Amino acid sequence: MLNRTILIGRLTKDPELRHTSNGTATTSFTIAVDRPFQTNGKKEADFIPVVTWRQTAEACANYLSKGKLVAVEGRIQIRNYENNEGRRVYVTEVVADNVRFLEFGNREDSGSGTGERGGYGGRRDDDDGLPIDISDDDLPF
Amino acid sequence: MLNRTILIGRLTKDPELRHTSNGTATTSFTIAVDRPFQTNGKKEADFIPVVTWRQTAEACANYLSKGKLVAVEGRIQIRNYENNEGRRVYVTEVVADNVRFLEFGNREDSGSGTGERGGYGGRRDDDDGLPIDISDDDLPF
Amino acid sequence: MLNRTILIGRLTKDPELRHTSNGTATTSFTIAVDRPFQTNGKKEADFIPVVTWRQTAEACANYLSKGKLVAVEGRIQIRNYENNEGRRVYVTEVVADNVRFLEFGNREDSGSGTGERGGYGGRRDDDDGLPIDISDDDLPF
Amino acid sequence: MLNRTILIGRLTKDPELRHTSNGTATTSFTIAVDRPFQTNGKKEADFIPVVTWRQTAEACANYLSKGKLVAVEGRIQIRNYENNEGRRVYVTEVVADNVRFLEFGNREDSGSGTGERGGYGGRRDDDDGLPIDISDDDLPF
DNA sequence: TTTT
DNA sequence: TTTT
Repeated sequence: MLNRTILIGRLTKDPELRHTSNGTATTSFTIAVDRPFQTNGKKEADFIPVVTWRQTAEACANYLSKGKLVAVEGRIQIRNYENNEGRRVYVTEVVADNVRFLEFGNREDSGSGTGERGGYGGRRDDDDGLPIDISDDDLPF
Repeated sequence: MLNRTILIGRLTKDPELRHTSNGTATTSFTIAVDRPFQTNGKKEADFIPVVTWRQTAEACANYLSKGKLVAVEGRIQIRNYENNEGRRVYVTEVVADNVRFLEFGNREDSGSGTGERGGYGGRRDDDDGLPIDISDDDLPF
Repeated sequence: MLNRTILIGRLTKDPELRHTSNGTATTSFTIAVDRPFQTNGKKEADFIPVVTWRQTAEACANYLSKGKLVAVEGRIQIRNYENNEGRRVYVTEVVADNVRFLEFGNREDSGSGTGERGGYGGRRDDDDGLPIDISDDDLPF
Repeated sequence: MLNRTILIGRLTKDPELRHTSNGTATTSFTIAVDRPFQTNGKKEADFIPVVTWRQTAEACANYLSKGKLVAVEGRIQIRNYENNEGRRVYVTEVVADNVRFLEFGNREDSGSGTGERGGYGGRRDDDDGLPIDISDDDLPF
């Protein structure tokens, strides 16, 4: 009924832009979120997968890179698929509808970002339909 | 750096109260959170695992049961452990520091709940140390 | 850059549905949110004004009433207007884009609600334009 | 029952550290949070007052200054007091229990901050009690 | 100036 | 009555 997550962390790698079979842009990345306490005297982090769609996906692909600090707003989603051993695998990720870029190369743009309201990565037929590499359905990214 | 999740959903089963080897209470349950859109014309939900500690754990064990509606506030945590096939398994769950009970058997108590601030499930030696069944460390619950 | 509030509380009165001069529906109400601690041994609450727009406004007007428990998701907004003494008055309220109804008369509908993504109460010309009582601009509701 | 706000914005001025009559540190500042849309073609912001207590207050006073970008996590609180004309004035502010510093002069410290769980600015007698300028009770800061 |  |  209500599912809201807000995270601030750093990208562990450059983001990956892909397109579904009907051309919808989607970008995935993982952010490292430091825990607010230490465990056995050492700092730890959670490495949380984030998925974005459409304009947000394109902005992330264009402006983010490994190590950048971002704020992410979205919902927790659990996908499942069958892996190559025939086993059902569950993947938890944050589907972001709002990503704020908290660091830029140059100070001028500092604090900018791209928010997309209304998108949950659902089916909307506003794509140009170029056949690409992956299906629009529940696949592992 | 910041990791905050708020969920409202219904328990899929009765909660399970356990104790760590040094006696700390912990309760786990899964909540079904309906998605705000339909996929291929059918309603879907995410089934999100929640972990609570100490007084919150005890209150959840005492007052919650299958089907009850709750609000949960916490952070996303990703644990990993080696399974019996020697494979590393990653588990994503919401470690809740605040759980609100949105339904009761009788209307008088409606809207009550138990919030615990300051607890992240970390090591605090305020337990009575009764040796029980599970370790305090990163095990699968 | 990011402005997100989630509240759970009870309506202090029946909600009020109004329409802007171009016919946009808007509903306002105040929710009492109990504080998680006592002050000088007595329970206190914050009485937080909430504003909704369009379908969310209509659903709130139709289904909510004094005393009902709701979850509200939105952003903090500070309006200002000149009062009848010529003084500038600042009003802080939560502009909600998602309201969940946590109580109903009958159990069947329990947990239902109406979420509106994409609406910030901004100017969108999808209204039927019936001239009513209030202006679409920054007025005191 | 649940009252959670997360904001990212920039300080409009240097923060102000004060102490209550029993010595508790408290720091107040306002952050400008850009709205995610334009009104009549111009960017606007909400200027949201933030209050912090104890260690968080001291860290904010030490590390923040006008223009700095911060993430703030807390709850909405509405105070009231009688002004010098004998009129009751209501003040809405975010009482923060977690403030993250998103900008530093030098990169080394980037992303640091100070989170305080468990503090709601309530009465706790862990202060050294130096009599200072302001009362611990509901006064205008 | 409020809810349960 | 404000930030970048």
